Amino acid sequence: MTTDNKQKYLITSALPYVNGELHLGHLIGCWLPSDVYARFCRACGRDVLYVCGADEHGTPVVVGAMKEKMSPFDYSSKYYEKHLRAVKDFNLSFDLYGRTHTELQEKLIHELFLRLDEEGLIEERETLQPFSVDDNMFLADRQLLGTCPKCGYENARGDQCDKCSASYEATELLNPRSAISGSTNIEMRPTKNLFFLASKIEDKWKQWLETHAPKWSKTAIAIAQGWAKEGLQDTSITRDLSWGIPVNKEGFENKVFYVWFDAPWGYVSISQAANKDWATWWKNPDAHYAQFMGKDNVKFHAVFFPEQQLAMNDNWKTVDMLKAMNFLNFEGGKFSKSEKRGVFLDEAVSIAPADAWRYALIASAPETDDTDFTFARFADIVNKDLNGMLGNFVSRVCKLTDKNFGLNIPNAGALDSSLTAQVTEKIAELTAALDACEFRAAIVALRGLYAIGNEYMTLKEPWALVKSGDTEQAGAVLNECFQLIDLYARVSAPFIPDAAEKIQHVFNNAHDLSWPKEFEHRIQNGEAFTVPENLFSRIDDARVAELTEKYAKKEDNSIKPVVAKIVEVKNHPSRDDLHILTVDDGTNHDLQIVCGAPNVHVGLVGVLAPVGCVLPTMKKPISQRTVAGTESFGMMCSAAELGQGNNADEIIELDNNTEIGNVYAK
RNA sequence: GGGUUAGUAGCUCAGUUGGUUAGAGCGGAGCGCUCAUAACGCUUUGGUCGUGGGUUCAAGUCCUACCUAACCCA
Repeated sequence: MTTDNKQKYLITSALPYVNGELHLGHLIGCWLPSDVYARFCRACGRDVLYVCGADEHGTPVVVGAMKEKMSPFDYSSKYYEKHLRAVKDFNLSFDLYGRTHTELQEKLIHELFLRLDEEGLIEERETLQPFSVDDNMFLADRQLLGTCPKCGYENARGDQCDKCSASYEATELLNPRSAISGSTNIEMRPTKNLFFLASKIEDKWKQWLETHAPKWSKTAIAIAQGWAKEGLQDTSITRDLSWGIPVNKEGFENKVFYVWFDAPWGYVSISQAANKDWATWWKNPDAHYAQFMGKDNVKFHAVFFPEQQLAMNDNWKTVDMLKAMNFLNFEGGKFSKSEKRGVFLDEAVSIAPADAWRYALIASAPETDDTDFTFARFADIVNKDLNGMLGNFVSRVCKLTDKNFGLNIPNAGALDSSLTAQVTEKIAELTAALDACEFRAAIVALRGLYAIGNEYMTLKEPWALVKSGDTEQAGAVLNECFQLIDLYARVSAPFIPDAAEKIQHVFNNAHDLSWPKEFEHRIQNGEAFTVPENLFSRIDDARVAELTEKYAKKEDNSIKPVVAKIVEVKNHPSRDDLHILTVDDGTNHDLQIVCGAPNVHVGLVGVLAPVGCVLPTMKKPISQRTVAGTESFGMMCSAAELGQGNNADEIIELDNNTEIGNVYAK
């Protein structure tokens, strides 16, 4: 309820993992929407506790730390510092951006574990785990590498092959080796782990889901209901690792809790560290709790976390609004630091101001499906909405007024009821969208408000009124425009806080940025104002091209036809119309190729389509295959096959001096 | 392999419980205005709604199979 000033709002943004650089996808995936929502709630006068932090535990941190020859804590701290910088750069208004490797967290997890144990929901079970003798440790799934039993990929993970996406048991993996030392001395050994008996509280959770899920976002509901159908599985909550929260149970001294057992509770321990009366949110059934996360995290927030909360019977506040975002792609592909594809948060603000990112990303938030970020679109949004509609409106109003009336607000005339009605309707739309956490819809309403100002100017033509001598009427129009500027500062603030502050200071006596319920006229006749610097600047086509070139350079990994020379021609043993060629493609490996063209001869320089090459005339890549009983590793191309002309019978003959091995470009 | 979600104008997306000529923004084209950051306003262009079946008086909207993409699970 927007009107309820005292209502407590708990807002959490999924804790980003400390392994790897953060990019625009992380920003729009949970940080930005949650921040806009938190700022909106505060502006409405709600009592907000808004936390996030770094998720520091888990095996990838151990593996990453070893690679960089650091302790897990130093490694984690390195990334935590990067997170903090990004939080500051993008004006994220967390009460605290904390971390999970803290004493508070450990104390909390220990208490919670004892509670679950008391409730009879913890059980000891023995399982077989891969053990690296040389590393003297058990290996988690990601720490075990080997050859995929299905496709032969050599860097397949312990439980799944990244290449063919097959999955299997760790025991099926061929040539298993440790990702840590590379040692192949791997054995399956029994180990004891503690299991959380989720199956015992399935009914309670299902009941809870029925009353809570209907308010969530669509993606979240679907995923949770999928789990409800399948039933809750008992899950192992301990791991044979040295990095994490140590298990406080006899016989488990060398183990830690599974990262997903402790991570969600990081919201609580960070709340405890935030210097607020945390329990008035977390133990308050009347509070409203909104969670923001990427779609890959839904299971943990809709199932894993609440089932623990419910199991404890300690009145924990469970999620009311679960907002799951889809993923952001970048110029047609995934973000990849190693391939230098994408904008990462350490350099984003050097490309454009935080507000530009905030607005443009929210405007194209991946709410219903994965969304592709492009600089062209980014520039369109910044140029049109921020620069053209908002920035330019403030500028034209201030300058026209200054020129004709000086630096004081002209007197108001009769209230323009049609304008007021229009504006109030849009405010209601915007407020409803934000309350429902529908961010694209919110931006649509927001830009609708910006549009009203410009339309009003064109309709009333205050410059023409001045020229015709009707200064009173011109002043009245401009007065309305200043009321709109004041409104724009308020409604824009959750989205673009820096610009909102600048707009706020157009008026020498800055007015507060509380959330408006209707079109209020707060600006008094004669109030002093200042003509501001331009609020935003354009991103022109040249800049878009430059940025695309720098950050979205497509690494073309496709296999292309190459220039190759026939070094040997043999007749096919069983087919008169075929020849078996030996072809030099410029590498040191001569290739055997079966060819049916009549014009083959030793010394011919032609075009080879290697295995994996996709010719313009074909849909599927050339495969390594057996032609009439003979292996063929590619194809010598005719002009027609390369999409050049009609000659499909003979293979292309190039000049004998053409350099072998080069990509055939034409 | 199983589950879920998505596939609608050049681009990004809306399309309520199936119901008259499928909507919006951007881009393109044209006009207007000149207060303003070559900005703003108005008009206009453009879609066999992934594919094939099916249900219905009526389907973008329901059912089914398939294709493509993503996520989760095995």
